[in-house]
Amino acid sequence: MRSQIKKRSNLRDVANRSGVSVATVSRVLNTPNKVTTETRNRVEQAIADLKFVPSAAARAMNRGNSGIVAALLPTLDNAIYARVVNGLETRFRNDDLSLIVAQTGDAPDAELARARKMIDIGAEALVVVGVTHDAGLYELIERTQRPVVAISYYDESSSIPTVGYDNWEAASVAARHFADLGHRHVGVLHGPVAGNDRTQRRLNALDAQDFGIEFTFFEVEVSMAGGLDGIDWLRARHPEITGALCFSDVIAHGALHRLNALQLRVPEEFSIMGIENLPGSEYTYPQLTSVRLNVERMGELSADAIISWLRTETRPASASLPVELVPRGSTAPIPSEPFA
Amino acid sequence: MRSQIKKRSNLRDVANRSGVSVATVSRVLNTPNKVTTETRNRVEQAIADLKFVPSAAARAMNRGNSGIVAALLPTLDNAIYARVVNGLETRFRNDDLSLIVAQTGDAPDAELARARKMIDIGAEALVVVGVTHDAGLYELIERTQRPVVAISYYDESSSIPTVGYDNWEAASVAARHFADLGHRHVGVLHGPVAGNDRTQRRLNALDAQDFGIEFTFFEVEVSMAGGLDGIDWLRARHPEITGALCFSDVIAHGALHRLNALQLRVPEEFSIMGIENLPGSEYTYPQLTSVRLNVERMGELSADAIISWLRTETRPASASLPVELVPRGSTAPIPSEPFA
DNA sequence: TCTCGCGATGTAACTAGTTACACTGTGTAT
DNA sequence: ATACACAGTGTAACTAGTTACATCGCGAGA
Repeated sequence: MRSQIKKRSNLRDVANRSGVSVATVSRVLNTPNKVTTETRNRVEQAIADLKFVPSAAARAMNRGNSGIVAALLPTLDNAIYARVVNGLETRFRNDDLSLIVAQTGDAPDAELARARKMIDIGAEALVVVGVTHDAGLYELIERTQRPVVAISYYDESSSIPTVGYDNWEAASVAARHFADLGHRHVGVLHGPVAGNDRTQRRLNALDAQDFGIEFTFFEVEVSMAGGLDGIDWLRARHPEITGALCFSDVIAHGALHRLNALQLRVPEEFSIMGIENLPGSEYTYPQLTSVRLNVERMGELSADAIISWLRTETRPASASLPVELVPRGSTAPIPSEPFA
Repeated sequence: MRSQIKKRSNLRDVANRSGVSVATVSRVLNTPNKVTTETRNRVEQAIADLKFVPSAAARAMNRGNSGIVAALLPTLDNAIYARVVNGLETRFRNDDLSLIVAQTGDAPDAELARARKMIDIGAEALVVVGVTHDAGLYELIERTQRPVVAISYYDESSSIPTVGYDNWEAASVAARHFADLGHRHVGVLHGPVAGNDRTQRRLNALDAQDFGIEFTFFEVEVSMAGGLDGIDWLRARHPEITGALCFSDVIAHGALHRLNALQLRVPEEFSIMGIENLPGSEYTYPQLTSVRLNVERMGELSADAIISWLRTETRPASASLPVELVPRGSTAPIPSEPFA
């Protein structure tokens, strides 16, 4: 009563069963027209009989490349990164590359661990967010010689190519909008600063330039709940404030909701603006003024950069994406009286 | 002037350079404590010198498994699937599995093509959405003997295990809510029916039961814009309608916006409700009544199903997730007068 | 009729790891 | 002093494909 240990059948099994050599089976798989119709049929029959499925690993080993690219993103539970993935995947598909995603939770050590894992899995290239990483990640990149591009951050001088928008400019555009509308006291609701170069750069832009505005900074969670808390904090501490600049549309959505719930009229009594311009921002009430960051385009461009790097073995140039003010209904000139 | 063709160094190169056998190098990599500290140091030095990175393909070939699971999703540009990915990835990470994502655009033929690719890449298991697929996909599954679970749809009798909520029940819960509030004429804004078993089942539930409500069905795009269009259509054709049931929160968000813009008071004059309960639905104005589908949990449970199937080689049971009414501010008893 | 060309096929050597098994040399128990 | 255990290491045979090169046979041209 020999046990029926079903070993996966391989190329040689197929060759035996159809009475041809392994080379011929391989040809049926890869260059069918180099094989007689008759032989091909026999082999295909054997393949079907044995439920033969070629081993991807063995094939990858011969080809020497896996066709896998990994994206290391802070989280997928955020529309912006989900859209990046969307852009990346769309582009990679055309070039027969597959996308593996991993979440880092914005923690450099977790990111490093995930990067190691991805390379271990056979990732040929990486996409990371921002240029602030664990030193180990830079070592890993250097050692393994893998193409890596950083997104969401444009920096010509970075050691790895960047594909992103100019965060300094994005914040400046927003600040200018408030200034143009006559606001003098504006709250800034931003996400965590630690380890987040995007946020840091935006804050620097506001600090370093003179917009004729006094900014009050408050760090919140990047979520609607964060926006809600932010508004409460600003109202309690700084009644002189006439508007809030949120570094993420998600925060702005939460803020908007809170203001609505407080019966504070937006934009008549208080202006709100986001950065990102998520699709949903067109459908909030009132519609959210924002700074458009073309995230899909960023995904596509970074995919292109990776693809060309892999194909030509030449490091691509950094690419900068334009940012653009999208004025909508949530911002208006400074009210005659600041909110009570 | 011999050209410097830099061949990637392999295990044997490292063995030569450090004067040990390949077995020892392999041990340094996998079971370092079985090697003398002295030898280990020598080998590690050689690894560093040669910038040796083990080939994932060769390793996978020996192990016989790739540790890769693929998810075939309609799109990632939708909060719901992004959250599924989030749940899946979180769970897979603990079991040293990596997640590849592919988009199908809800087209069965594209899905099949992507599935082929994923298996070609070495995916050990698949996650698909719903149970309506190209016949070729079922053949592929049968032939390759890969674990596959279908999500977003609970069906005990399906040929592949399902992990999802009961779509019939989800629609029924929503309908009952409208009935309880006294609504007699309700519009239903649903996504595409063709090839979408989730939508079909929800529609069937409304058709087959008597809620004392006359439903007016209208197919829209699953997007905020779709919700907007839906409201315009309903208002124009069916002024008797006192509320709209949207099969997706995204549609409901758009609908809500349109109603706000039209100055129609929600919920006093018109009730709106969604199905999904996205995080954002707590922050719309007014807050959106919805039916909670615990999507993260679905991601986690389907990941668990895949994991146990891979480990034990036993097909897991289908799992049903509870649906739950989340009454919020966008629904209220029928207005005395339907909207004018 | 001989040779050349070419299409179809086979042989065997690759790809780069892992690991069963064999071997060597200490240290400990008898 | 002998036997045994065991840690450390090496040899070589695996894993499952691809492919360069060799071979075979057949038809066409000389």
